[in-house]
Amino acid sequence: MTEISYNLLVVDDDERIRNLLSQYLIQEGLIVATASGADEARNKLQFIKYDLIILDIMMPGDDGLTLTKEIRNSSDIPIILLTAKSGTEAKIEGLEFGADDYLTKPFNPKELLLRVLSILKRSKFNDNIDNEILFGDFVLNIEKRELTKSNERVYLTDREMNLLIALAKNPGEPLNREKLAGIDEPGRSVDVGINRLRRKIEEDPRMPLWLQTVRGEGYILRPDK
Amino acid sequence: MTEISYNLLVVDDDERIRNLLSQYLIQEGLIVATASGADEARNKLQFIKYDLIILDIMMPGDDGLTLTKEIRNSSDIPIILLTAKSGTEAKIEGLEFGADDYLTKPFNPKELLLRVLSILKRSKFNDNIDNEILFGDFVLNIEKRELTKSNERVYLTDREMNLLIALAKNPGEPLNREKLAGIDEPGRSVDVGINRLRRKIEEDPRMPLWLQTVRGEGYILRPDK
DNA sequence: AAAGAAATTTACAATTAATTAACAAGATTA
DNA sequence: TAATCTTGTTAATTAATTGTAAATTTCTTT
Repeated sequence: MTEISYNLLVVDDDERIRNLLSQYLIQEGLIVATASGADEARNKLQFIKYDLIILDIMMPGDDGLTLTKEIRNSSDIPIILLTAKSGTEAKIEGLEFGADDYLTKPFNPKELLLRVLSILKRSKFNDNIDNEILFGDFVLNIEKRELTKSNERVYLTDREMNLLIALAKNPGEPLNREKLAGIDEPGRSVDVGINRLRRKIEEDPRMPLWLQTVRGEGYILRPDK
Repeated sequence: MTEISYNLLVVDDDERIRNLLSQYLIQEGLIVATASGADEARNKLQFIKYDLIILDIMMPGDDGLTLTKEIRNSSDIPIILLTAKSGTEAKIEGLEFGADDYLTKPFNPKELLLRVLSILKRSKFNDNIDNEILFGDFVLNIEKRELTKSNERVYLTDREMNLLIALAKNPGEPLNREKLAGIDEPGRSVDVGINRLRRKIEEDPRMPLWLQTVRGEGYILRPDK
């Protein structure tokens, strides 16, 4: 089963830009459809649900903002706006209308790609509403209380799972021992629990990559990097 | 799904949708033929045996439902219907006519792909075997309630067979004692049953390879590995 | 570098859960 | 009917989990 590809719609009245973008994005493995204006875009949107829309603000006919607003009324497909020349108010307006990001022309296609990928990744998270947190090769499904590493299930005891879930619910936030234990105990039981958990998820528990110590505070899960 | 490629037929009067779908599905490694209407579809069906048909309900001429019914009369090729805008009765009608799934426009091609793959996988299973589950040298035929090891029959008592079948119907999923016993009993009868079953199927019942314990949960059958 | 604070780790004990042997009550079969 | 088989119960045994205490290590501050 091949990796599932994303479906993009590029809306721009300038044919050269349409071609350039779609060529570039397709080369990166994305599936790209194009529309030369708001009407054509609406038409396509009727039939296909895209994963992301790249939209030029300045277009003859209905402009990009109108379309953004319109799309936002009925869905939360991520939208990236292309704005001509800086113009701060335009950007801000765009984001107010519900766009997810913007880019000013002229822009570097590589930068566009980066933003596209970043947004897609984020929305993929939000898609999986059954609450999954990823770190490294690990996937923690909070709903099912299930941790897998490269699709193999990693067995955690109840205590270990509770600790990991507490941390995963506040990724990147340090949690103190009280919050981790549920109650404020004097003992070191949380530390011992963390220790046992680290042995199961860290390559080198001495240099933890994911489950780090915040001295004087508690512990933190770093899903990124 | 690289080994065998599947053969799909997309039937839709709208050329853009045909192209979009086939583009997407082809990229995912499937073989796609298209037809613009019922007549063309019938024609192609005469000569080629497809693994799955994607069919737009709303078409000029004979509509999708008519064609669905017609196809169902002579075969059980899986059919996915595309329905314009929700319309619950249409969906239900479609499924009544023998379709396997439906999708409302606008739809996400990714979602379509997922359903396609899921149906193909299912139908492949059903084709191949009438409900057999393999683990190690064992073959469990659920239909016939028969377990064999390297083609030699292994005798199981009723209870043991019930336990094994319950587990085998949810391979890789832990089942709790209630689900295994049928009722929620206080006793240890399930554990004893598992114990006796293990003696018949495990090399070393102390280190079970297939029928493992999930502490605090129940038991799990791991057909893989 | 030394002292003090904080975190890690080990060993052990208490607790909880699963395994298994022995037995007995029903079913089934010869 | 007696012998055998199946199945659940009980209780002893074994195993896994979790917290505590203490020893050890790491980090921070002076």
